[in-house]
Amino acid sequence: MAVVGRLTRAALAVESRLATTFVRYGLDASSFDVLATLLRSGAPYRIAPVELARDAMISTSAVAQRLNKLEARGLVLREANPDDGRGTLVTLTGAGRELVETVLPDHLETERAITATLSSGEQAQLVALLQRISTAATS
Amino acid sequence: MAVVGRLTRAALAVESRLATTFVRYGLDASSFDVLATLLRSGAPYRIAPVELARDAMISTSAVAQRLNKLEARGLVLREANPDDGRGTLVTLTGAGRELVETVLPDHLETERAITATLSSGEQAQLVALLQRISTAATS
DNA sequence: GTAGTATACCTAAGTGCTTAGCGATTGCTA
DNA sequence: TAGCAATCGCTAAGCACTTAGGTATACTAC
Repeated sequence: MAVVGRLTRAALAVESRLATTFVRYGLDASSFDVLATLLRSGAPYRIAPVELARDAMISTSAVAQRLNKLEARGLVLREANPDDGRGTLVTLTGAGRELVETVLPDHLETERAITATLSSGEQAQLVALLQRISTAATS
Repeated sequence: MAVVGRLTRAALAVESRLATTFVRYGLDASSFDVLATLLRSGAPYRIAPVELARDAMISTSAVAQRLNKLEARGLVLREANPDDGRGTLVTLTGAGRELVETVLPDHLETERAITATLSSGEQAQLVALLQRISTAATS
């Protein structure tokens, strides 16, 4: 029965560690998440807010608030969606792209440092076990 | 590199599932955590707030706010600590004990249902892997 | 004993999420 | 094509945490 406790503790420890990288660049995990999602989408680095919400598994309202801050800092840009009058498109600005491209390698290295404790076989095993736990919890 | 993502997803899924039990009894995970900690401490079900904070890995300020709500509902009681003029002792009331003893079996059954997806060997394996990840993230 | 530091508990203010609900546009359907 | 439901994005309000800081008591060093 220690499984659930261990799981939440581990997730907390990992998130806390990852956060230390973000603060070094004046970011937090939430903001980085948005920027990284835009970067991953490739040129022209432009996504609808509703897509960001789905990707991050948060409400569209939370996305709007994240975007307010990122836009105020000039890291993203909101434009009307020409194909959907209701919609908006969020674009990574040059400054935003530059920032996320600076942070990303550092972030990935931190992830690598954490996961490198396990062999690749153990990592695969862990992922498989977590997947089964997720499924069991969701169903 | 899917390890970190999987980990946070799994933790989120489990927490979300556990929450459904608590809301059925008008509680949330935080409140239940306090009550369960008091119950685990055994008779006379009395703990200092600072101990609750350590146990839950949150600030003493968060504990104070949790206690405000629980005390208002008559589930716990705050008394001065006779052995330490600075301190307070939190006691589970009869109503609080009754509630947590009602919720607990349901909660444990939910945990069992989730973890039963894995054999006991797999559970041990998962716990060991999570422990190593935690250590790697913390160090 | 007294001064200075550490500890316990609290409130206040700030943060980022949630749900509720609004205005606007789109898309389905009769 | 007119009407209605669904969707998109936002603000407002509520919630639980955080940090900052205040008050009171305990401990430690001299």
